[in-house]
Amino acid sequence: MRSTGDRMRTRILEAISLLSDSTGRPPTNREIGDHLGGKSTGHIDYHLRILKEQGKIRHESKKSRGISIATSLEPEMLPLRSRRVPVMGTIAAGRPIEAMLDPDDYVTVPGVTEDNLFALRVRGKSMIEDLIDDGDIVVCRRQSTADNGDTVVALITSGPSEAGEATLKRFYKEPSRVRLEPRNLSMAPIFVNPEDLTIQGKVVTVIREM
Amino acid sequence: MRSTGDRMRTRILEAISLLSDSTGRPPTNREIGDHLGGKSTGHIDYHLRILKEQGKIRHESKKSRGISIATSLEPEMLPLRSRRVPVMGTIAAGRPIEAMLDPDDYVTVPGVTEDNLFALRVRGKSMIEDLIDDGDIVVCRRQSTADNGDTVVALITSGPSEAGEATLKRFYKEPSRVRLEPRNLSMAPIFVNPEDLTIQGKVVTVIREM
DNA sequence: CATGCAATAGAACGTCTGTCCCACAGCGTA
DNA sequence: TACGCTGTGGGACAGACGTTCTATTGCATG
Repeated sequence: MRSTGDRMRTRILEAISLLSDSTGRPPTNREIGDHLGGKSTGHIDYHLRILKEQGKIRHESKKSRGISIATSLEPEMLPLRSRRVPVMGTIAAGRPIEAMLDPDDYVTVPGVTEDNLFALRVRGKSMIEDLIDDGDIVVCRRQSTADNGDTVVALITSGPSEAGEATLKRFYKEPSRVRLEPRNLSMAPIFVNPEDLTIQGKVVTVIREM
Repeated sequence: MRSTGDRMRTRILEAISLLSDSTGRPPTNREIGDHLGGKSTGHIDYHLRILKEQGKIRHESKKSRGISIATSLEPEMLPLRSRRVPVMGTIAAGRPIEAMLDPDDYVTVPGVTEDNLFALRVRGKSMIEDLIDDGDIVVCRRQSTADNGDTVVALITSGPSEAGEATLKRFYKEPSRVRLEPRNLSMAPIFVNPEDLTIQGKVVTVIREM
């Protein structure tokens, strides 16, 4: 039978893990209590004592933040084919890529062995119907051509309004022009001459942190 | 020219790193001073202030053990900030998690340092309005409680039809019951007693390979 | 019903911790 | 010499922190 105290102790373990990860140091009794909705420090101390007896945590007496979760034996994870990829900046419909030369972050992309990848943080909702939201990160393979229906990062090199700008769009080749189509009902496709267009890459992965 | 203060600050940085690793938490000013041969707390505080101005450390004011070495932006450091996570199976509205004990794949999740993560491949379109599609991978933090509006992996332990099944839903606490809400106009929310429900985790990242 | 135990809140207390202040020494410079 | 800056020690102090104690509630069980 799982008692209410066991449930509380599970929540305390989760709080220790969460707070340790987010702050870089173990939490105090008060921080745990606050996180759990205003529990008293004595209450937390009571459960920490039991958790220590159960061997679930290490607890250094009288030291501030002297708790840590006992390391469980976890099977060594196998190496995985993955590549870290620079996040080169942000992209939006009708906006240039910013800071293209100075990656400000990296994401690790699973299951790829390719070197020619880069990532962009998406601004705006122009691709919302393809389930790409504002703030998402799109990982792209660097390539200069695209197939119909690919989601691409396209640089428009000349033209009436969008010159010099990079956009995230669906790519469709038409007989004498290229249609770049946003995926948002309130936005219209744009048409460009093939020679005014440089494909920079194609989206292969979407990552969203919630 | 490298001043004596710079040397002392280097020793302090090394002490922070060493003591953090050996104890699992950042040291106090006194612990640093003792480790360096009995320096005074004011002395350590003086150098910590300079190190913070130099951007070498983060320093959370007035918090005990509120120091941590600033994560360098060098690419070599960044793999430390990602975790490989087992994909435990698939999940769908009204279907149990399959192969929960036998991870069949791993994904590498950027920007997390937490151990208690797992991942599931989503089947079905029940969360399509939250931009979670069929085939996406959701990375979840293992936790037994949830806040209103969280997207959770919920196991329904008893009830008329969904018994023993795990679903991916939005979580809402109501006065005497819990509402688990899909994000698909064609699907209705389900209501369960809190005691019939086990929260398994909360979605923190969504990954889609195209 | 009485007893006992688990779970919880609240407060008190002593120690730990970060910060601040003062003093002083060494060193380069106006 | 006098001044200013850096590096160092020592101490005071307020607030943070862990621990302990008391009290209460609810729920088993005899």
